[in-house]
Amino acid sequence: MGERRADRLEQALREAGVRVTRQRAALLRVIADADDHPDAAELHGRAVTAGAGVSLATVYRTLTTLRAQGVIEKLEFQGEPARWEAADQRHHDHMIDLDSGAVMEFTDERIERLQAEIAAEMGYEIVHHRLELYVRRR
Amino acid sequence: MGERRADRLEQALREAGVRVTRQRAALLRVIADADDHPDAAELHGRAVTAGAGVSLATVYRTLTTLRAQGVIEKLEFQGEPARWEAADQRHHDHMIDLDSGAVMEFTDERIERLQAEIAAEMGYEIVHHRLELYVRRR
DNA sequence: CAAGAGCTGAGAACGAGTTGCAACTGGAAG
DNA sequence: CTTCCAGTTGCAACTCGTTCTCAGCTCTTG
Repeated sequence: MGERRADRLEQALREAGVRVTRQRAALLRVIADADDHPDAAELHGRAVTAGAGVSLATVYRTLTTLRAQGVIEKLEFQGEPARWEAADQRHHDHMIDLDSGAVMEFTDERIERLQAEIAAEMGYEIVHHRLELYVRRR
Repeated sequence: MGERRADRLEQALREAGVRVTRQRAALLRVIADADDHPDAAELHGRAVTAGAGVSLATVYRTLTTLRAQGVIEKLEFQGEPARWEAADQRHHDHMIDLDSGAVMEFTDERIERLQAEIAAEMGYEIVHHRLELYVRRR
């Protein structure tokens, strides 16, 4: 599945001087294969199931490392444990279905533009933002 | 200062069948007086300084109760402990200065409208949303 | 003013995430 | 290929914000 992608990520890490260990490679694979938004425990479970011996502590350490490398992104929704997603995609915001827990992605250029405008008016520039819509089917 | 406001809130609670105890009254006062966004420990500190004997556990319990009554709102910014604000104000979003930690408020009708539009397009209605701009002075 | 539903304080428990430390590797240098 | 060691790992202990347990209060209502 996401082997190509994982290989690419490994390469990027090596070039950044980050050691690609058995555990890190396993996690890269799991993350590249995920099309949802798993939390640390879930990622750990998947890696272990895939036959990789990894401890949860290492999963956390690795996630921190990968984030510092800009390879993955951390999502912190209200109350729940943090979730993660590969970062090599277009920017997008999230919509959370309160009933099913499903997380959907969306973007809207107009909103992006308005945000920048508002910040600029107050003398700031946006470093990063977070927009989450908690919704219910109708 | 915020005595009028606190009295109004007390009244609302009583009417909702919630007992207004010494501790709760003290917290209502502290919250009505706050013009910033304090976390539980900070609120506890202020209440104690104001001469009220309150335990931290009760602060948490009371915050939960007040929130259920719609009297206050919980803000969960990235990583930090939750912060609280009185809810009897117009809706607004937040802008966080990454350098000073200052939290500013803003609203933009256009953004609100776009959000509703986007949700509607996907067959959802917004129950609640969260928009935070993490910014830096320029 | 008796009674019990509702509150409270103190501390133990919890859950996600982090850290200290001794035992291990990647992978660069020889 | 080996050697070597800074970078990693596993485990257990720890942190920190928050919640829970439970015995003892305290409001209200009858």
